Amino acid sequence: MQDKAVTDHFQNEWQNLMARSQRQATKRVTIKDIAQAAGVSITTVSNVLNNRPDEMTKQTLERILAVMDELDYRPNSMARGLASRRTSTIGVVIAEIETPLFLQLLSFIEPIAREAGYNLLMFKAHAMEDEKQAIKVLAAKQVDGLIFLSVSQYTDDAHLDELQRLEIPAVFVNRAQLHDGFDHINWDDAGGVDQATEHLIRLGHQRIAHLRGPLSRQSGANRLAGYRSALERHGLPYNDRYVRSGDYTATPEHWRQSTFELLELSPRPTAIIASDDIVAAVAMQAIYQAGLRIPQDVAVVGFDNQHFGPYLHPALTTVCLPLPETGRRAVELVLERIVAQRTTAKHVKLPCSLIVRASCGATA
Amino acid sequence: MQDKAVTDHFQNEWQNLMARSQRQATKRVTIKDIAQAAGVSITTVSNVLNNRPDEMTKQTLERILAVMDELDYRPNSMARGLASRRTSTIGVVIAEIETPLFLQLLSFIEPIAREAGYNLLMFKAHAMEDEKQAIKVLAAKQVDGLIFLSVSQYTDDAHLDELQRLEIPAVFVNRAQLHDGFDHINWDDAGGVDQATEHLIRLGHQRIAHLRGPLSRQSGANRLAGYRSALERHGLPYNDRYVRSGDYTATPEHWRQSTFELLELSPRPTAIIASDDIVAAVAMQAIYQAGLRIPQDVAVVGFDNQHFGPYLHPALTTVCLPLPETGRRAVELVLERIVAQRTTAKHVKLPCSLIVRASCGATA
DNA sequence: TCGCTTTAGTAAAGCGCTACAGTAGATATA
DNA sequence: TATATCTACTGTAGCGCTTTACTAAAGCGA
Repeated sequence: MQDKAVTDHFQNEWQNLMARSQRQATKRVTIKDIAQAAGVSITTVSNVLNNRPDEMTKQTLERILAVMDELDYRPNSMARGLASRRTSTIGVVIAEIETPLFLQLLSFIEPIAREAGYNLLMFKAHAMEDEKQAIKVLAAKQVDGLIFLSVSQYTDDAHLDELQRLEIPAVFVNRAQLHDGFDHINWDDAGGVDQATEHLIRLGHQRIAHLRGPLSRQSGANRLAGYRSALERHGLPYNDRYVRSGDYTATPEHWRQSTFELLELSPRPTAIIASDDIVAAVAMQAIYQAGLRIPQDVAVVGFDNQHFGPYLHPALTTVCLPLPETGRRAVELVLERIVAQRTTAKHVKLPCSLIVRASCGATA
Repeated sequence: MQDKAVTDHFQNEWQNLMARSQRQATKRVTIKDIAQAAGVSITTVSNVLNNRPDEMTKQTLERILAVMDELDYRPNSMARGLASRRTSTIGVVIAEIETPLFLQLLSFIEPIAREAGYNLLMFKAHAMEDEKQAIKVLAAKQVDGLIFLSVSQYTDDAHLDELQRLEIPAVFVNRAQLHDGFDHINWDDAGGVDQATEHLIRLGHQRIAHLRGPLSRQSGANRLAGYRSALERHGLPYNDRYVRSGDYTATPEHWRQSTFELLELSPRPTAIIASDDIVAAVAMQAIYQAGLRIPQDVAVVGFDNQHFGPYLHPALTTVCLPLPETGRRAVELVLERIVAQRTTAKHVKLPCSLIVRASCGATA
């Protein structure tokens, strides 16, 4: 019995020792250690952390930097965040969509944000409910700002008041409704399709069809508008028969069928502008199935410039969204709010560009 | 002079008032406020925050919850992180690659992590240097764990010692080199291509070509191995002439040329297995350019199951990586380390599956 | 020399939590 | 009845920083 107790005692002792040494091993070096080692106060060290070199002599600065380097010091951002109420973190709320577009955009945003010293906290939202949750979670994480990448089909945005109340700067990318007080970046879809349509007209096409998305979505309505504006400008009639639509639940089969319908019209359209690259690819499948050639019989243009475009047969002419620029501007806008304390809302509209490949017949 | 002073005085007074009221307005409600309002100590409130309801009576719990709800309390995760040394944040380091594969994977990881109460801090790394930086930054952000999504071509992984030293759990997805002490998830590329090859053999193909990736990459070597193993098992000869390669700098033009070379062989191969879907798409372009039909003259199989596969003409048969499962397992592995304190390394190999569409000729 | 400003710092009060050591009172145990 | 154990808490140190207020010493013109 006694032996057992003794054994236990030593075992505990030993465990304590281990625990202590482990804690020692993993003990992080803090600002205090740096201050001590450099022979200055922690305030001075804090000043170098916060990039205020004119608060001290050059020697002091260099000594502190050297000590930091030597001790491999990493400031604890939790502590910084707690004390300063700034976290150098931006939340990105991404709507779940079929196309990898927004994820791609995310990959453009990250390096730009990082360069400015910010990190990205990601949140995938596929409904308004999720967006509400996103705000809640990301606010609790004390993000300095938010970027929303959305498919713009929410009607009730009451949950955004929360943002205003919490004074979290937010920028909305591709959101249909504009929200007072928030920054917005939208794409000139209409201009993009206008360019594409004009390009086809210049190539001699007179009967241009359009596979359009739902009008309830900004993109659907705007792309149709661009199609019409180009026709109009060039004195071509807008013909309902040449326009087929599908909503966001439309299956490939639906688009295939729509394309068949277009191809059976007489006179047959000589070109099809699809609402996006996937629809364009399906249309191409249908055109081949109908025994026709691309672009000789029917030219095809897509939208989104997805990465598979060049590898379709023939390579797809498409409208390109300015994703890198969008990412850059999104970060800029939110940082202007955070750092430069801008309070007036900005609305940025970015142009799309036409990427000409073989499917429109311009390059043989 | 006196008037000026008085004016100044009042102006200051007023500014102070404003400042105070503004601070009041934006003042966050803290655990202290909740404790006060509920008539308990902050420890008790902390206990409900940390999900320890058996430390108090049901009434107390409910009262606290009610007060929290009423005051719209949100715990400050910076403070929690500082005090507990846990942040409920996982860092995800994504290698930049051409395909949207890893970004897609990210979108699977996020909801699973969130469900477990974790958020994702994203970092895009395109080189070893960046990975080092990622570890530095994410460690400073005090992430509880790390997930690496990589293209597995690093030779010097010395910077990973850092992770070990900092005791940050990490799981590597698709990394060629295994690192002692870390968890790994790899895909059975070989098995996937083996299945695809076997499928073609079953369909009657005797001369199956392979457009392979670089052997320096795990995927290149493994996919080739799968191709060979299936041939061997079915008693078909492995023929060098039917295998063309390209490294990771290979252009579409290179693959197009390689496909032409394969098509000019006699006897001509009746099927081509491409190293990925993009290469498959290029091969399809080349087959059409050569005036041949798919799949009647040449069957084609891809790899990756990218989202455009169904929309190629004909729809592409391809090998599918288990992305959702990969995401789930990655989160699981890292949480086992964080929460369940697992210390032994695990290595998970996940199977690929064959997705049969029209391009292999199985479905007419 | 005096009085003022500037320079180069320091000291300490938090930020909002967690974690751990207590404790009062009720209940069970010998 | 005395003691141990349990329940339902409380009090507070401290996590690693930032920030505000303060100061000693040097510089400087008159």
